[in-house]
Order: sequence, then C-alpha cells, then structure tokens
Amino acid sequence: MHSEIKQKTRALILEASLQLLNRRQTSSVNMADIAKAAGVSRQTVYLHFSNRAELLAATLSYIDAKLELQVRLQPAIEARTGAKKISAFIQFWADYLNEIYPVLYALMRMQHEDDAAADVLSDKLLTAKDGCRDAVSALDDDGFLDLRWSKDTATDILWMLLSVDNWSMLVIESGWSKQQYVDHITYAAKKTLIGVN
Amino acid sequence: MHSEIKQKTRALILEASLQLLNRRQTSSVNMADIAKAAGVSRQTVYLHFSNRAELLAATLSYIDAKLELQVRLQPAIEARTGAKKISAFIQFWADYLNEIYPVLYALMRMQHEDDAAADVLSDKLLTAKDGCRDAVSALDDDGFLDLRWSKDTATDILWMLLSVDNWSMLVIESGWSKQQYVDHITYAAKKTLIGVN
DNA sequence: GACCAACTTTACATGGTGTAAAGTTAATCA
DNA sequence: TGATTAACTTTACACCATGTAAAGTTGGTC
Repeated sequence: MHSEIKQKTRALILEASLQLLNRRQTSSVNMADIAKAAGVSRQTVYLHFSNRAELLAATLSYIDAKLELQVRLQPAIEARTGAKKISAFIQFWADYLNEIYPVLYALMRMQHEDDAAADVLSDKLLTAKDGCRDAVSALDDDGFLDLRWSKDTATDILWMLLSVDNWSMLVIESGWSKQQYVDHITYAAKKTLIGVN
Repeated sequence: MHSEIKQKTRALILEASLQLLNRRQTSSVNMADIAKAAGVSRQTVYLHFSNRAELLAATLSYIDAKLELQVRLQPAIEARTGAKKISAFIQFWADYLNEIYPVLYALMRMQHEDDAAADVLSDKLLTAKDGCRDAVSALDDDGFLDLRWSKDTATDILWMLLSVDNWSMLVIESGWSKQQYVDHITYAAKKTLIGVN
C-alpha cells in the first residue's frame, strides 16, 4: 500500500521534529533541519504538514499519544476533595509540561507572527484551564474557597500560577527542581485559594 | 550647533517610536514605520540607534525620564512594614507596567531571535526583582514571612506573581481592570507570603 | 506495460533587519 | 566668501526562514 509508506514518512518527520526540539531548545529548529534529520527533502515536510504551526501541533499530538494522558489524569479526576484535586492536578501538570515544553516553546516563539500557531497554543492551554476550573469548583463545593474569590477569579488565579511562562521562569531560569516546583506552587495555590470560612 | 539638530531628530524618532507602539500594540512596528512616523529616512534611524533593540531600550529610558520614577517609588521605599511595602510596590508596578507594556511587549517578541533585546529585557526586569527582594526582606524583618519560604524562594514567588506575562494574561487577555489586578495580586501575594509564626 | 502516489530537485516570492556607499543640504569657521 | 563637514537622503544589496510552484524521478500497483 502507498499509504503505509506515507504514514511511515509522517512518523519519521514527527519523530525528527520531537528529537530536535528536545535536544536544542535554545537555537531555533527549522523546517529544513527537521527535514534533514528525518532523511527527507524539505518539500516533503510541506507535503505532510501545510505549515510549521501544523507540524508543531502534530508533534504535540504525537507526544500526547505516547503519554497515555487519560491514565495520568486519573488521580486528579478521582480526587475526592478540592484540595486533593489541586495537588493531583499540579503534579500532573508539572510532569506534562516537562514533556511538552520544547514544543510549546517553539509555538510560543512564533505565536505573535503566526495566527495558526497562536490558535494551536490557545487551544492547548484553554483545555488545561478547564482543569483549573474543575479544581476550583471542587474546592468551592467543599466550602473551602476563600470568600474573597469568585469562582472565575479563583480560576484565573490558579491558571496564572500554572502558566507555562511561570513554569519556565522557575524551572528553566531560576533552576527549581520539578519537585520544588510542585511543592511550592501547590502550597502557594492552596494558601491563596483556601479560606477558613 | 549641529548637535542640537541631532538631538532634535533623536527626540522625534523616540517620540514616534513611543506613539506607534502605544497605538498599534497588536501588529508589529517596523523600523520603517517608525522612520516614516518621525518624518525621517529609515537610514537616519540607524544613524541614531544601531539596531532595533537599542531603539527600544532608548524608548524605555525615554518613558522613564517622563515618569519621575523616584517620586513614584517613594511610597514603596518609605513604607514601614513589609506588608505595606508589598502593597505600595505592587501599586507602583501596576502603574509602571501600564505605561511601559507596549515597549516591553515589542522587546519580548524579539528576545528569542535577538540577544541584544534579551539583554535589555533582563536588565529591566532584574532591577524590578530587587524591589521584590526588598519587600520580602522587610516582611522577614517583621517576623511575618511564612516559615515555609526562604527569602530567596519567597522572592522568586513574588517575582513570579508580578511577572509581565502574568500581568498581560490577567489585564490584557482576561480583561481585569488595573484596580482588580492590584487588589487581587496584592491579596494573593500577602496570603501566600505572610505566615503567622 | 501503463499509471500514479510519494518524494526530489530547482527556483522563486516575501518581509524585515542591517550594511554599504554615493549624493544632498545647510550650518560653521577660517 | 568659500571650503569643510555634520546630518540626513537615496539607492542597492545581503541575509534568512517560510511558503509556493512546477517539472522530474522512483517504484509499488493493477
């Protein structure tokens, strides 16, 4: 079958994209670089992905498929109390960001010049914001949401705390370990959101 | 004097840069656009500023000169308690960010492609981080710093809360008013950092 | 043996930054 | 007054990545 060949080439490109982004986070990764690493011509990449944003989006999905997201998310979904949901979600988020950061970083770099890239990013991140909303709702149901916050405001605050930029600032720039990030951000989130009403 | 003419042209360029950046935050502002707005050839801009990063840095300084930073910072410097220092500093920071954001945004957009731009930004932001450190120290002197935090960690946390990306996320994207930003972030910062030891 | 999907090769348009160099204008000074 | 020169203009070009275009090659498939 021809389409088997096509799928194989697609996989080669995605794997090359992922590997390159993981290795050299600093310098930017070209379409040409990726083609070269995949052992394929630059035009072939455009045959599979109509532009760079689409390739990066596909690379994100490629990672997601490897990670078994549903399994990883179970603890956050099953957590009984709001506080435990927050802990579980932040734990998940830190692990997940660690995996996808290089791709997100590439997308973030091009988001201002390229609407397609901006869309991919905002899709990805808004999905995660729903996780924040869930956690806040659970906390509110428990009666532990600080009366100072509306649910929307609390969601914005938690979402801000968990932003990709904050993560990279603390973990990449300031050198926090993953465990420090999880511990400190979890503590900060709970202390900010929880009120003894 | 020749140099008077030169200074006048320089001022024209800086003013044009500032106006353009303030008006159209969304689309990017070219060297050519700025030259045009200043009524000057593109090459003349390069005669005064060796590259875009330098022009933006000068535009930042140009704003600073207008703002009388020292006066604005007085309340934060004079505040007696750590808690009041935090409030005063966040108030100052929100006002200041509001003024310089368009320029910072332009610098942030180019920081990954251009080392000079990255340097300008990190200079500007590290100066502000010192403000966070001062506030944390004051809080610690009062004996009100949550024992969970070291001074360095607390500084990182406060600094993260006040990051430009967070500000734009809340104020630009989520539509918070300046007052909401100040009130909510101040409350969150105090609740996170202050401990009853 | 014809067909065609997948891929290659070559070439070009675009857009913004920065460099280079020759030409113009008018203030300054001997 | 006339030469000098600082400030600015004009024109042209190199660069670099993205994306488009089109003709050519290879090797399964029927």
